[in-house]
Amino acid sequence: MAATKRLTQIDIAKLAGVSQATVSLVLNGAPTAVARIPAETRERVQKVIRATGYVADPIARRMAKGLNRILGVFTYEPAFPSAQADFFTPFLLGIEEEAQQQNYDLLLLTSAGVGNNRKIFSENNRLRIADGCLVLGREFDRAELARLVAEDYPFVAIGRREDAGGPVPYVGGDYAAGTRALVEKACLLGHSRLAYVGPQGPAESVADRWLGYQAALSATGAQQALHIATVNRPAEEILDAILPSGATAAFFIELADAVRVEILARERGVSVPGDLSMIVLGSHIRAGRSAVRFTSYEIPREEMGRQATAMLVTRIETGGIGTQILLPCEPVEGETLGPCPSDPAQKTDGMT
Amino acid sequence: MAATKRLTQIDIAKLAGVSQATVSLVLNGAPTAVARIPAETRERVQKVIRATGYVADPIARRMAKGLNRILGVFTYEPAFPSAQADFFTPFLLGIEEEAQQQNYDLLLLTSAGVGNNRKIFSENNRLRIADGCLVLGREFDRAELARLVAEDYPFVAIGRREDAGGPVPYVGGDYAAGTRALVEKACLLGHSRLAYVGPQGPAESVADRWLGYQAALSATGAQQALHIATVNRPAEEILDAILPSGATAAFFIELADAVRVEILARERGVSVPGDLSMIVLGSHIRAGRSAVRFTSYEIPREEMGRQATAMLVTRIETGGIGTQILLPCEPVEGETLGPCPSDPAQKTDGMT
DNA sequence: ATTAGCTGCTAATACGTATTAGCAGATTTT
DNA sequence: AAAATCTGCTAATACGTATTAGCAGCTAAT
Repeated sequence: MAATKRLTQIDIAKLAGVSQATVSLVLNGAPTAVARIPAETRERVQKVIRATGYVADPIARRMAKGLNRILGVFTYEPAFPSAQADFFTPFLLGIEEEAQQQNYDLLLLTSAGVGNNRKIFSENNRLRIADGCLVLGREFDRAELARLVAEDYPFVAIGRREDAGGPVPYVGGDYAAGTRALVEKACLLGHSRLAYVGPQGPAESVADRWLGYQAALSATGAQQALHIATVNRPAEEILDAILPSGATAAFFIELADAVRVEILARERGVSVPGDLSMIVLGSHIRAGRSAVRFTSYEIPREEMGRQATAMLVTRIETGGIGTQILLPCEPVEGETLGPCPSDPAQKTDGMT
Repeated sequence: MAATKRLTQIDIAKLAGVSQATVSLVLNGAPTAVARIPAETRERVQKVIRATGYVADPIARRMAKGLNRILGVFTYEPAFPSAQADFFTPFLLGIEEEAQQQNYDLLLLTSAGVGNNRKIFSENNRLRIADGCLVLGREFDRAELARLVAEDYPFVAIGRREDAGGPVPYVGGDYAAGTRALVEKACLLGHSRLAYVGPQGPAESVADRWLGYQAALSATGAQQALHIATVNRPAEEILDAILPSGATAAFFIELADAVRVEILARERGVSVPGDLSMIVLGSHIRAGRSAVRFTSYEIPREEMGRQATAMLVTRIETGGIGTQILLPCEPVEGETLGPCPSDPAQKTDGMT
């Protein structure tokens, strides 16, 4: 009821018979300054503080000092609402863990906008409440990124990002290398005609996979038999395109596509990986409803969150500029990549 | 590089040829005050703001106004680290959803302490950064709760809490009623000798289950054949106690216990629910590794998060005192509750 | 005996915004 | 014509802390 007015250093000062400045010094003064306050006075102040349970107002503190041990977390897509939860949760896990270690709190910038049109620099930009910010999402707004870079605001992106008027500090997964390794593995198993199911969009995560794929193609001499440059097509359409193309191994950007195609293949008596190998470019937490463990690679999401957080803290505390880190994506064996059915070196049954 | 000094209203004012106060008024002035600034001047100021991309510093704003549209989230156990993630995530989902709707950001008070000894009122209490706070966890520190109540700090607990020097505002699940309903259902199926596996600890969530259980006992006239007042005992020990006790239905506080006991029962050829019915007092997200769907009740965690957040916002914005809400826990049919094997009204095979 | 240096503090100010009181000039009312 | 009201703004201040400059009284050095 009686909304007790919040205690301030002035209250403490009065009770201890000193000035507000002295209270502040007792609490956080530079060693040299504190040394000039006799132990007896310090004790007196401390005693009042303990007795009243006073704690400094972090807002005022930030106001005066400019820092407040808060890390912002901005997501370009809403973080929790179910559908996205699987995507973001692992990152948050890593972020939270590291933040806790480093004694920072986390500010989830959720109010930025309800729809999918989230903007960092919205009408009332809350970013500045934090000492720095982690930015995550599938697609970034390049202009906003450029502005963050230009303003020298301490932030770290999760996921590789192209320069935006300057290098963008990030911790990403090395999708290119991960993809390349899988393609090469397929080639070693005799596959030489490949299908790629997924877009070539502007998002770095998508582009990197495509680049890794292309690099592997030219390194191994394999050829691309088919490219379905989009996502979420009906399974029939995809499978009906793959089979006649002569491709014996198909690489999927989207797990969901792979799941549907695999089910359809099984229904049609097409053996996976006997007749067709299927590879998914990146791991997902919940493997959908599919029981099949797809061959893919591990995206070290927790570790990305951890390292990005650590980098951000470094940026904040040292005023550094941040670096660019790509974490390796270890291959996941899975059960959907097998030898090429028509490869002379490996074939066991005849063909025309 | 050139760490551009942050823009302030003074900068804007200079550029627009007005005073800082005018800038502030243009931005958030009371309608009556704004009315006294001619459209032409307002336009001029707005133009400078747009051109420079100025945004008000939320910290200073909070300093001046006392509010900042941030909700704190304090958890007595670390929220994310894997083991706990399943417990907290659904709450956070609801909280985040509602916070977003109400245009609040979320401050996860993660820095409060690394171990399990988290304290709200730690050395540097960050609570005050937020306008108010949601508190969750299995076990609360009663003294801290009392202090929050005494200070009239705007908070809402998730989960029912006993008075702590005054009523504690909360949104909880009605575990007592949920438990009672399950017990009564078991009694209707002929069970009259029951086992209760779980502690009677001080935590409200545990106490409520016990109360609901007791209430059902006296209402139905069933008797308690066994009480294992602890948790996490070896499955052998639990099962070896249940079977000889004559209990035909066992109620578990902990899903984990139930899972292990069910597996052991199956190994031993004890049919569930043919020979023994098993009921779990509360739902869990991930049903462990068990394939069995236990009979239990649904804990509406998301809804609890949502309503607690809404209540907190109301408290903050109206200065209200908060209320106490118990949400119903709907029964989950499951497949582990069957008729009592020895019930005369239902028995199909003979007994001594 | 004057200066220099130390001790134990405090006054003053900065931080960036919101808000209230109020000023000077113009306009309307009586 | 004097008083009242309105218009368009600004000065001043509060918010709670951190920090710097510096004051008064004392001791030690020259």
